Amino acid sequence: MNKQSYLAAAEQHCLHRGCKLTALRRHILELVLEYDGVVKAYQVLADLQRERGVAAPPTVYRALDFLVEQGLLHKVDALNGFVVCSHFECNHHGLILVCEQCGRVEEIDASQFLGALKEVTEAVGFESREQNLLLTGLCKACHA
Amino acid sequence: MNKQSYLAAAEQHCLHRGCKLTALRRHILELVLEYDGVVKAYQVLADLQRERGVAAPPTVYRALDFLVEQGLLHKVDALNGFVVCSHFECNHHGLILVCEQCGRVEEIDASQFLGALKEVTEAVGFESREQNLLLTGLCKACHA
DNA sequence: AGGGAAGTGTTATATAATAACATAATGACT
DNA sequence: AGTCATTATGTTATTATATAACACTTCCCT
Repeated sequence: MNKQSYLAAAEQHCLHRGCKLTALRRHILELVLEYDGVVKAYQVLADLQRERGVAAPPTVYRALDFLVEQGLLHKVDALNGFVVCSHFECNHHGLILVCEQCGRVEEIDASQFLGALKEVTEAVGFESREQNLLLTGLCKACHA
Repeated sequence: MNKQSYLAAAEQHCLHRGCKLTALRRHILELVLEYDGVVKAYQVLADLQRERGVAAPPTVYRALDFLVEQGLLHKVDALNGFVVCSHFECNHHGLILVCEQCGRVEEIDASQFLGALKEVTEAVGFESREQNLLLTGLCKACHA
């Protein structure tokens, strides 16, 4: 999926969810898309400043938070960063793989093992709501 | 396991691994043990300052990092905090459950589903090294 | 005792995130 | 079109989190 169709799909996705991908939000999503893997909020902020002159942290954080809320981005807490979600359509439950060497980020669908996970958590009476699953290691290219 | 025997075991654990649980590190571990769930570095710092007069962030962070490295604590990135690992002996692979309501943290052994997880990651050629698995939701008591 | 390694102290600063309030744009309704 | 509530954005300041860099000490080995 190229960037233009991704953005169009993202826009539709927001509409379906009853909110809007405004110009600013779209712009910030585009800035994130420029990167391959994880992006930091302040990188995006710097990019935005380069393009618009001024911009303050809340501008960026608000947009990023919105995009996360809509499932268009994932927050990668372990790295204080954000990454594009490539399959926001499906009610995805992703597992994020971060390569320590090249920094690349891969998001894989984890539905296979989420069943097993649910069993384990339910066994202790825990009702899961949000997930934050991340692995670091070496990607295919880097450990080959 | 009470605190005294935990500390003794922790000390042994470090020795076996060829390093030392110094007075400072032990002290900071004790401070973390005072809390039920997740503790922030600056909380520990404040506690330390209350007891010793002065203390600076690096003092705390270095000790916390050491304790994480030895497996005595886990870093909970999603909350910028640290939590005691209750089973540092076994080569544990934990899954951390954080209750949104009461703030309690539970660490469960996830070896059951790590097999499934390994299958999934290996399928894409990723060689995992470190894990960062966290779920938020409601604990048994809070959703009952 | 000498000397390297590990640990700790100290100061300053970098990085990440949010609070609080002001202003502007949007859209629903009359 | 006009008014009004809602949502979005701008702006300033501050809080929270974490690390760099260098000095000093302690420990242990020979």
